[in-house]
Amino acid sequence: MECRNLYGDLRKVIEELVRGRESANELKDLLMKSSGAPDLVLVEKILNSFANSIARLSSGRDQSDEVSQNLRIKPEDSGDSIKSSVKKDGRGCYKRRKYSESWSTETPTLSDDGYAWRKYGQKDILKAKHPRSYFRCTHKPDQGCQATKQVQKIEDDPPKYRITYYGHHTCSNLLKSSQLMLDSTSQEDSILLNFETGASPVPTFAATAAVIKPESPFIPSLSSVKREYKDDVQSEHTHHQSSSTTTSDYLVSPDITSGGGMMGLPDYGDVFSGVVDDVLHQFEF
DNA sequence: TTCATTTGACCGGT
DNA sequence: ACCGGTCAAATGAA
Repeated sequence: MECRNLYGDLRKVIEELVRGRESANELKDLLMKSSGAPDLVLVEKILNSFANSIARLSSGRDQSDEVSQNLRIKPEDSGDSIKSSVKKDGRGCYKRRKYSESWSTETPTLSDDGYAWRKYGQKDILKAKHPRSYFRCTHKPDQGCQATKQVQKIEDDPPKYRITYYGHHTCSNLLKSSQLMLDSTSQEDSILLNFETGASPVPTFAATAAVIKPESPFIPSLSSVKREYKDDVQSEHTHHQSSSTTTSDYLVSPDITSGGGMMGLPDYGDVFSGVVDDVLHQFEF
């Protein structure tokens, strides 16, 4: 079907965005090294845009994939029943989840994808130099969000991480419903909201970003920013945690009532809007 | 005290 | 039996 072609196109777009993000990260590193770096904020904006776009597209793709594959996905299998067989006093009695939907990316840094994750495991993988870390959505307990992801360092010297996402987010990230300042049916869905964290505490810290999801749009703010990664997530586990430095992933909790004064990025939205518009037009989100 | 991470154990799929 | 994914007690941080 032609949907297949669309998914293939979307994958390519996402891959291109990932490459763009990597390039932006490299540029950022260069700027950091060259003392002055007055344009770092701009780079952060670019990184934001990539993060937003990737998260946005991958989210849409997951949904599309689910739609196309839901005949193979038994909702009761991918849902809370994962624990249905757990013994109250035992451990490890569970049903292994079977995702037919997944998507992975490789990146030199672990930048924000717009979602909050909680680590629930780490494993040494055969023939892999670095352990693989397992994350699930922070909102699984309260909202039953089944999204998970795996992060594994696959290269050392130019560090490279493979991030694999499974499932899609059903959480609304603490959305307070009330004021949806954006109409997902208008102005296409390519609107990406970006805001700055102010001074990022660490060089590789990508500024906060959020994604307007078509099924549950929201306006995020920085009322709460939470760090999820420690630097031993992707390196060996002998590190102390005192100043998590290399990576971050954090929660953006929406606080719509604050009025949106932080959205002072007038021309930023235009940076990639043309490209994203093209993609979104194809998908008619 | 609460919440997140670490880490060894356990289980399912192959 | 092995390997990878998940659980949950222990531990650490705020």
